Amino acid sequence: MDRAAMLEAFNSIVTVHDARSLRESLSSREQEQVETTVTELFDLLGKAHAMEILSLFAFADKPLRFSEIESALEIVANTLSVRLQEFVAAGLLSRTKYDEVPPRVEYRPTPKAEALFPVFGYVHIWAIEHELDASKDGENTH
Amino acid sequence: MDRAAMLEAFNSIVTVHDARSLRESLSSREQEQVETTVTELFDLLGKAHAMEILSLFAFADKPLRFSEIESALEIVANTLSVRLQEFVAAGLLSRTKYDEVPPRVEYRPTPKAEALFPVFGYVHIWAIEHELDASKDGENTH
DNA sequence: TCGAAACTTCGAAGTTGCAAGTATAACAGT
DNA sequence: ACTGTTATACTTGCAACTTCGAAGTTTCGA
Repeated sequence: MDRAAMLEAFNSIVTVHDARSLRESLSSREQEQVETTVTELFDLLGKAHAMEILSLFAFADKPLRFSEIESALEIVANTLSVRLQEFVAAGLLSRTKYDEVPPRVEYRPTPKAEALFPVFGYVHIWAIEHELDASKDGENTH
Repeated sequence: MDRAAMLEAFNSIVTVHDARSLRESLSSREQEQVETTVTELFDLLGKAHAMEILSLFAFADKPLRFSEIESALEIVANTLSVRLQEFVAAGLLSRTKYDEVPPRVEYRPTPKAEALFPVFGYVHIWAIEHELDASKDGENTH
């Protein structure tokens, strides 16, 4: 499957329209819950480096240590520390501490986080076809 | 197609593995470009309310005005103003100003932004199956 | 003069970055 | 035996940047 086929498949299967009609089939109580969850997720992912971190896990296929993440991405320790705590609190990462010297701590994505990974795969594929720039067609006046 | 089938289809078609092998088929120059674009996108989407705004466009299916976005989401005017300018500069939204009284400005997603919309659809579907909370299985020690 | 829309502007509050420090225990040198 | 170094996974303190909240600006027709 080449990239065009992949984008096409992705697009045809999970359109916003599908998502909307699926959401509308829920009770209003469930709809509220979904809205809340989406908002919370966006709040979490909307913080500095949050998506870079999850994306790293998505492509890593193995548990990662604090120092591995720190050196793979350009994040200072305090921010990384806070982000990891938030992910653990949200149930997206699990933290395992090994009582060795020097200490070793491993973070690994939970199934809940893994269910989000296709998003990161898709974003990479999107980036093969697109760029972000101060480009054409920005402003019009009528 | 029900929600389980949709999640399954999405997962099987755009796995991180697919994305990685596709990326590895590129020249190193192209790979760098992809990395840069992904980083820029994450920087953009990682700012306050950025994903809420794009998600609103994804589900709206029509151009949106400044005041519509402002009242649909809890964003103060100055932040919204900056976010919209950034999206226009990035080529994700186009801005059309109608010289009427009172003035009217419409923002509409470009094809480049529309190509990202499946992500927002998927996130909503994910949110039907998952919640974010201070839950179980956070911390272990060995 | 008022109203409506799409913004700015300003100062306070919150978040992130940068640099340095902490705890632990093994290990190397003198 | 004692001192100093190394390594990891963090904290801490402060400066710089971002976002919020509220108020102000512009335009022009009613």
